Amino acid sequence: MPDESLIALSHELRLACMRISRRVRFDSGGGLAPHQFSVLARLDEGRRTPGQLAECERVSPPSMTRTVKSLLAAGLVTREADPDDGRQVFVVLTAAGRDVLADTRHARDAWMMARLEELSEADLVVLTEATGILTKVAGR
Amino acid sequence: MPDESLIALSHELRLACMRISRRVRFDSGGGLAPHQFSVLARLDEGRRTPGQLAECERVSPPSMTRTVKSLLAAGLVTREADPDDGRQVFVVLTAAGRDVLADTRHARDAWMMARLEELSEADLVVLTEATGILTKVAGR
DNA sequence: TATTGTTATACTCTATAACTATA
DNA sequence: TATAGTTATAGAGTATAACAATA
Repeated sequence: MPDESLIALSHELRLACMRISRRVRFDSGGGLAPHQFSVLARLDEGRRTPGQLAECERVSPPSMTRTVKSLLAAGLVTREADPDDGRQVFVVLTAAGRDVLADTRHARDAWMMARLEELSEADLVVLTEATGILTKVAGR
Repeated sequence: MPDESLIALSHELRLACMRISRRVRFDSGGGLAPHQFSVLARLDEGRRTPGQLAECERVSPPSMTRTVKSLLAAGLVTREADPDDGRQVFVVLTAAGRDVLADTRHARDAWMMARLEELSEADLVVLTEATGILTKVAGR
């Protein structure tokens, strides 16, 4: 592929992805602030210490302490002591937290689905192929 | 396309777009806070009043006053009085603002391009087709 | 002494309410 | 009286620095 085409594709594809992302976040926020949702999503993979969460989210430990506190107050997470290391604490999703996470994700998926339903079968085939590639691009 | 496939596609495509968007923002922020960049991008389309900016960005007028003030202090925008309506003010990009905007966009495009360069020609063909469709999905 | 996490303090973005100036 | 914008004030997120508890 010639260089100008790759430059143009990079630009337009990035713009489309960022616009879609922005729309999804704006239109179906789900009542949770972005940083709160992000932490819940991380905890869905398993329990994490505040330090791990701070690193993942690229936020300082005190900020994460605060965020965890707000999630605790909302009943979306709990804290568990580490029996092997008294300094550490594990943050864990509660059932309510899992519910909120599921609801928000569902609302976001629904946003996308409503738009895909407007497309032709041919377009959907292209997007199906593209999604695998985009997932690679997104990484991990 | 069967319903389960559409559901799965909605989910995976949304996830890929949001992850890419997040990565781009994290990896090539460009020194500007998201809300500042967003306003500059809007002003790139033409001058806007603080009220218009507040509405576009879904933010209260006082918040926008503050954001505009920070951009003014940084020399990225200026203010112009409306000769026809003394209550209104127009916010306008400066040359420096346009430069910052261009630099940030370039860094973001470069992020995407670095990843596309790793892909096969066949993948790039698919993404080229998909980009037009995704732009429709993103809307406007 | 090093590490994990929290508390102390300050700065920024956000919002609602009140105010100024203009229509 | 209604509208555009700003200022006043308060709430929440973020950061760095200092502190407590544990390894």
